[in-house]
Amino acid sequence: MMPRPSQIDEQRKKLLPIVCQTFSELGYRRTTTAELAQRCEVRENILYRLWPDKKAMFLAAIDDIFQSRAEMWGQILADLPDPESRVERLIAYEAQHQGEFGFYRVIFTALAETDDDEVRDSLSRMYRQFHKLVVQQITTGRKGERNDLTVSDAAWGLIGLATISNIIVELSLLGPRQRKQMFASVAQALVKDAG
Amino acid sequence: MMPRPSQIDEQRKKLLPIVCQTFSELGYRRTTTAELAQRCEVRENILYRLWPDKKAMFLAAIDDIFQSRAEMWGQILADLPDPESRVERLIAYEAQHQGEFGFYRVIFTALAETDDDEVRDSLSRMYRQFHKLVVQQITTGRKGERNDLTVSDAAWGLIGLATISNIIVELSLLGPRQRKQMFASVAQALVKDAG
DNA sequence: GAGTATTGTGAGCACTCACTTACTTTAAAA
DNA sequence: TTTTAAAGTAAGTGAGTGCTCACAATACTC
Repeated sequence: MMPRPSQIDEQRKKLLPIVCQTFSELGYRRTTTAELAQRCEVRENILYRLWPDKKAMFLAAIDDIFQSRAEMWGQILADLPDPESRVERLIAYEAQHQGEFGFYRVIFTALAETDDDEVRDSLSRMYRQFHKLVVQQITTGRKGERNDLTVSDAAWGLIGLATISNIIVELSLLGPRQRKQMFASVAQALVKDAG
Repeated sequence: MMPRPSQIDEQRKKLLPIVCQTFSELGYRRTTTAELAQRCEVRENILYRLWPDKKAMFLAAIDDIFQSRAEMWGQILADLPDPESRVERLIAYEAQHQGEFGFYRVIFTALAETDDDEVRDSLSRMYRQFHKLVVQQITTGRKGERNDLTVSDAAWGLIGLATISNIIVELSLLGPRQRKQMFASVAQALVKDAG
């Protein structure tokens, strides 16, 4: 009675990285469904069997990109039992790998698209989680307490720093060396002052 | 012999604010030339007599928006002879008026469009000037010198802060009160540490 | 008033692109 | 082998959109 079982989930999983990569490279508008299909080596309407519309593909990509980044952080910190050096390690890593995965290109694209509530919500959720992670890392890597600048505020500051740092890369406003230097010293200042 | 003189320059000047407003509200892609024409209360092809293409309209808007903001700063600082309070005044102003003029929406839109060299250059020019202004303001409002964080780096930090602050507004990540608080304390920390 | 270039009108071209439809082929289950 | 739905193909639809064109009206100069 039952014919062949659906492999939709498997295929979704298989194609998602390609979809992510494409959106990261081209942004939302310039990523056409035709382009997507070509890169995935399927026909357009097959994509439409996996996701209801282009926006759903984009949302899936946003979620996946955030997941990957969170996992990346996990891996980086996995082999560091000492909580002291964690923040420094993350700062070093981010300073080094800024703008590599098109993370912020997707964010900028999404922000330019912000009037769509679903996109807005997805992005909002992502930033909140992101902020939470940063706060955790700052908090665990700390001993002496200070005042004035809360950890939460400092975390937003760091996220802002990461954002402008990506813009700096996109626009070649600073050379790589200067940018890393800038990132490190501003990040240090924020982390040091927080408490 | 000579027929009526051209008023192209005047009309460009007259319509530019409307063009700016539209791009700020809708971003680049969703701003259609039809929409632009409608808001300007002219026909599309008249816009095309004022600017060669849509991109030129966008570039004109970017420039004008930056000009306005620079002028705004000038006015705010004009009646403050005391250089000490200038940075604080600017911080207070920015914390208050964040996200009002669609400044950053235009930037995000433009960034999503970054593969276009002209847009890239225009944006790049704008950021450099912006950064220069911030550095000037930090420098003039300072007496005692400190180390570690250069004024230039701190200025990038402030611009990053302004950026994430706009994102926070767009996504309602914080309430207005919290956001202003956050902005003020991070900005203070950066300015205090710089030198 | 004559001549001229500007300003305004309205239609529409050429093209892109998200999404669909009608159909054939395939393969798993019974 | 037969049945049944999934997987794949190819073509197309319709809405949007940047941009143009042919032409009429206007108002300035001489």
